[in-house]
Amino acid sequence: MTRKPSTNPRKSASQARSRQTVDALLEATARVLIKEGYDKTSTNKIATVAGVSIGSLYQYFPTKESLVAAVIDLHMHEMFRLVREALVKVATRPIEAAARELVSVMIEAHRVNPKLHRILVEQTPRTGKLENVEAVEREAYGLVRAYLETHRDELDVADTNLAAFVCVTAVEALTHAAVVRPRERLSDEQAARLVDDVTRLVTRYLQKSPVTEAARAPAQERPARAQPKRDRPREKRAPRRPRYARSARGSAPARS
Amino acid sequence: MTRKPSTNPRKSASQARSRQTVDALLEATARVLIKEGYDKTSTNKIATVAGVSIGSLYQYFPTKESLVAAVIDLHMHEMFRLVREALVKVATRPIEAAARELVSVMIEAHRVNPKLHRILVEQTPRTGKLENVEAVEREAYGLVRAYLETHRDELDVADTNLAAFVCVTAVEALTHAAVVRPRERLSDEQAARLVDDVTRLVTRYLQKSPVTEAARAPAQERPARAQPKRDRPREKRAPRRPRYARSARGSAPARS
DNA sequence: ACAAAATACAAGCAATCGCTCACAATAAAT
DNA sequence: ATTTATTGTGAGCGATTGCTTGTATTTTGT
Repeated sequence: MTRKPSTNPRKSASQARSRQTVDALLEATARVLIKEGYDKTSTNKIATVAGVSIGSLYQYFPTKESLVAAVIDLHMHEMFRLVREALVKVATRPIEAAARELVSVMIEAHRVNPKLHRILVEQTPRTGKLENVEAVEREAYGLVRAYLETHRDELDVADTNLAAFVCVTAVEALTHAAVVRPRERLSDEQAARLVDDVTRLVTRYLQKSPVTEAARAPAQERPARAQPKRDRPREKRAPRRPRYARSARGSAPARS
Repeated sequence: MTRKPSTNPRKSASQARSRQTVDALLEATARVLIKEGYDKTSTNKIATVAGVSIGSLYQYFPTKESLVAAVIDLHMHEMFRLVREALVKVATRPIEAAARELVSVMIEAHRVNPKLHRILVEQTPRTGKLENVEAVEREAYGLVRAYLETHRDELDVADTNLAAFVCVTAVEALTHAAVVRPRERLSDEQAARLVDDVTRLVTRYLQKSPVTEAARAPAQERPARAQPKRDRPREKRAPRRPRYARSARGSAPARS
């Protein structure tokens, strides 16, 4: 109501055709990002590709970053929808089946516009406002944690937080690397083998294993988790040298 | 000898003091990158921080990218040195011990200038010339694969390539996430628990396990791996919609 | 039909960027 | 001491960037 002097989403906008403009801008942003990369993506270029004038662009998006942020938001939600649905679906299934299904879905989710996903993920940090992304991540963690806690009897997890972190991070990294980064596009056969192995990875990690069982906590088995603080352990690892190293050779080969 | 009319790294340089200049430039580049992020890092700023004139900068580094590439090179080699040494050291040890040691070393390696590491990793792709990084990665893969093949009798890996991929990717992602990304700096206690769990993750993934053993390949057990092609499986997953989605709400919240 | 509000347009500004070039200062060679 | 590489300097060019502003066009309300 009161004036927002300059920046900010100029108008929340959307009366009739303005929606089309906004859509065109988002579409164009995604396309330019894919084609040019983040650096070379300029607001002018986006406006041109969208078939919209610069002025219109700034009517709805106060900054270039806000434009990218909106695309990230859209894309992440689209991906996460698949994952959430899958998570709900497998909530009552045993680990092996659940893991397999989730890994498959993760791959599928990464296959929705992999190029865009790559650029967004690799350049997300500078957009600052990755709050939305973090919120999505948090929700994912929550769901996985919930699953782990529900299935505690068939699992062997001391700390569901840590376990969720390990599982989510590992699966995300593996599917991302396999789908987005690969030298050649991965075939269906490769995908199948990947699903097998990642499933095995998380399943074995979580499952009770009579073999390794005893080797973990030497003398206690109460499920009580300790308070976060209390009892900071003894040794310091290394003196840590956070500074940058000296030593340096001459210049480097130029770009193409 | 003959004149280089204009651009290009003027000379590979290094007669006496020029080395100092180059070092100062690399140091400054790292510092500015950390402080400002890639985008806001300009050659002018680097030169100023290095206490060197712009002209001198361009005498040794033909482009901004070449400067960043050199820093990446340095940093990656520094990190990878630790990992390679560890890999050699544990070459003959059994998986559990080897895995534990390697995970610890990975964490330590990530603790060398985490901020720089984060920025470099997250912005590596645009620098184009990540050939060196890829070479380093390849060497890491090779060493891990070699380990897996040496220890095949105590392991259960059908495809050492895939197994190496899974292990390297998972461990890298987990240590990276834990060291570089965490909300709060991770305590020594947390680090210890992380080492435990990541060790468990890869160990169980690789080990023979009487429990799960039969559940994998239904009716065959020859270690023969199939030819890459041949026998593309039956079903297609989804029609795939690689394009960007329509649907879009209005604008997004601005930055702070 | 007409005024007001919403939406679209594009010329162009101020700032910044990567980078060049003509030259000065230093070190090595003679 | 004089020549000759090598190394260091910084004003400033040309291009581009994100963004503003003033105006034109369309839609809506009456």
